[in-house]
Amino acid sequence: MPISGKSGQQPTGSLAALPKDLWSGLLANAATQGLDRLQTLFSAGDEGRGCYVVQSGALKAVLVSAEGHERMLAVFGPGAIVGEMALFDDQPRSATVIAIRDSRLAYVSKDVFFRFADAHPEVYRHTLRIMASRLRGTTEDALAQNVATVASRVAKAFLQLAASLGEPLDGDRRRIGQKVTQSDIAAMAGVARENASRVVNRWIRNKVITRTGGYYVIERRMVLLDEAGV
Amino acid sequence: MPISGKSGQQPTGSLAALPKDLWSGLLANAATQGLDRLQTLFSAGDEGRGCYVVQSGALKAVLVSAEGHERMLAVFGPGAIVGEMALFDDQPRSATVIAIRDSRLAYVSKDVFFRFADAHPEVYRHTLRIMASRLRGTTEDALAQNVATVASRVAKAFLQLAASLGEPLDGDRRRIGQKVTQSDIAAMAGVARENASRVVNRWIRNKVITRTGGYYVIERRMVLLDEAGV
DNA sequence: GAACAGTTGTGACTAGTATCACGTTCTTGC
DNA sequence: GCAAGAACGTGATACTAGTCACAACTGTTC
Repeated sequence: MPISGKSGQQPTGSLAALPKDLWSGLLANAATQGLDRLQTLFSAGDEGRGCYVVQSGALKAVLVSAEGHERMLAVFGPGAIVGEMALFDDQPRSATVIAIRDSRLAYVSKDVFFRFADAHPEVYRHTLRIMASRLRGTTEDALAQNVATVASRVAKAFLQLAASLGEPLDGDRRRIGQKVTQSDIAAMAGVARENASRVVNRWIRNKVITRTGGYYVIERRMVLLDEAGV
Repeated sequence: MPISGKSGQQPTGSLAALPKDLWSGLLANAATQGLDRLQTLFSAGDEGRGCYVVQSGALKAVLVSAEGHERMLAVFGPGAIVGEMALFDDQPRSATVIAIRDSRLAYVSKDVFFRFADAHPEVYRHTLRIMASRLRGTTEDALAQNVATVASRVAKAFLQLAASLGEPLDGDRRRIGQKVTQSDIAAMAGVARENASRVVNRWIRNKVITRTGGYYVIERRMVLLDEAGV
């Protein structure tokens, strides 16, 4: 599991907090499934009766608005849990999830989850904790939306990428272990690609981030945190 | 419980879905507490070790940004559960909750909740369902923020008010059973009061909504749904 | 019913961001 | 290495929504 547990912020929806023994018990007999880059795991509107745990690779959750704008909601790295909301209500999938590199996932069905959780109530508590922290996150950026300048949203997108796909380097430098285009960043931040570009370049000029061959490195995380207005 | 269960959308965070017997078991020995209009139940940042169930009255959850802008997140009517996140993680309260009319609440402590839930795992499942639907809601309007025209956000605010505080009239007309100022609406929608005013007046002119003595009635819900872009 | 505070309506101005347009640089497959 | 397509950088423009200013209206109190 290359994703550091030290990052202040867990990747959205990570079940990493589940104690090892519970975790492995839950996945003991799980079927796994491979997915090639750009293949779709499921689409918004699909029926969903279970969730997935990312074992390797990376995926993104996206929503497409009526006008055809693609908004990226989250990136999932190894250890993240995907599509868990379908376990708890019977609503269709709320987003589309697509592999951004070849990936392998374990499948946990509703039945398996609840059978296991009924036997181990700690699982319920941990899951509730995870949902609560997610909810806290969305509440926070509900507020942030008001302050939402392009720079702060792009900064948030970078921090999120670093949390999901970041590989720590020396100091608190972090490399985003995945090619990411400015369109991707713009889609995560929910801003126009052109404006994301302007901000990114400003930061590159100021050495806040660097880019080599499509890979970004966050050089001065503090500045991003500051710009994000956290 | 004047709030109709027929509304398509449950008031945010309602525990109304809890089967009666469980519900009453959980509240059997709960202490209750009265709160006058404009009194604060708790403030963002407070320690919180339990949650409340609204028995009568109405409350609002608000966040105040650094610049002093007040953003209203939700309105709670009878049956709603408030501050439940504190049950699951140990973070401080994420919002401030204030009574908008004289209210009475039952208090459920962490201990009581977990003791009860361990004995009745259905409670866990229901709670997870509630959290999931909340999360779905916040995720949706995180996206909506992008498409966010003033009109769509104000329309959403009205629909939310109708869901939390609405009293059904004939047809699908709905009366918001509570005096609401345009500042309140603007705070819910996260827009400037002046701009909310312009939209509201357009709708009043088009008979989409009416206002008599501070009380709004939604006359043509379809139009609002449409404006909200749902 | 006069005075006052709170609320609402509306115009003028401004700031921030999406959009458009187009040239430049980088990647990739052959 | 070269050609074609993607991705990127940047200026000009248009539009949306926040802000300011102030008048009109409403309801409440003495």
